[in-house]
Amino acid sequence: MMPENSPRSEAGQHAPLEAVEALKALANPARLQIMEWLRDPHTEFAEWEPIADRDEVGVCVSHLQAKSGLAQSTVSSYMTTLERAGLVRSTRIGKWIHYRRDEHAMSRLAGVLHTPS
Amino acid sequence: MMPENSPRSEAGQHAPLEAVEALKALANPARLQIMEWLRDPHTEFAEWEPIADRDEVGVCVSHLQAKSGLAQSTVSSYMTTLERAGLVRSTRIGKWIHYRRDEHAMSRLAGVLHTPS
DNA sequence: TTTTCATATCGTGACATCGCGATATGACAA
DNA sequence: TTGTCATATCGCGATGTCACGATATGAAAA
Repeated sequence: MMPENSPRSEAGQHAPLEAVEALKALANPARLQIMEWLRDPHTEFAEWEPIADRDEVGVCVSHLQAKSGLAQSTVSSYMTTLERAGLVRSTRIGKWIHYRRDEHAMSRLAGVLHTPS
Repeated sequence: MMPENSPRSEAGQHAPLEAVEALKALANPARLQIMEWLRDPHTEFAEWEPIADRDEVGVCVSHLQAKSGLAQSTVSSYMTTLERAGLVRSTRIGKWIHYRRDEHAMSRLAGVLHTPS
């Protein structure tokens, strides 16, 4: 049974802080760009030798760094930001940590902005 | 013919700055909350007497201020931020400036995050 | 073990955002 | 014109983000 005098028990009405964190993570040109690259890593990173299947595990930090032109530390912390926001998942393969998009999370976030009628 | 040595002339690949501005505008709990209220202004602002048809012109700053509990200047500048980002449109009715969601803009932004397959 | 190399974390100055009170603007009323 | 009221802009200290170089971590190679 639901607690009787709980304020705003109308679930799903308030702006979720989780969504705000995800939007903050995307509200940066470099991070948004990386997220778009990770939509089709096989095509976008064709000029670098893949360490593992990019459609499965995504792209390693070195290749993200090479394509973006940003400092290594910058790319690393950006990917941490995106992962904390729940927008990417990481997989270690040998020495390389690979990041891939979480399509479900992106889809859910898009739904917060615009619920298709 | 395309200029031969122009860097990244692959159109439509880069993350649009327009989208980044919109995401920045939404990456704040109060502003995101306001955008959600403006999805159904008729219901959300039922306790305040409407100055005009809310489904048409949206909600005036006074009512947004009352519901949010923020300072008047804060709400005003937040709405300016959202309007500059192209996420709301404004209409003056008497002394009251009303803001309503731009659903097309929100839908387009959602599409940047997740293109439905 | 020591070295190498990919990635993460730390520390930084420059700059942006936050939310406010004070004040300006500008439409309407008197 | 003067006053009133809704909204916009200004100025502020506090806090957060930016992108970097330097350094730490930690896995694998030598």
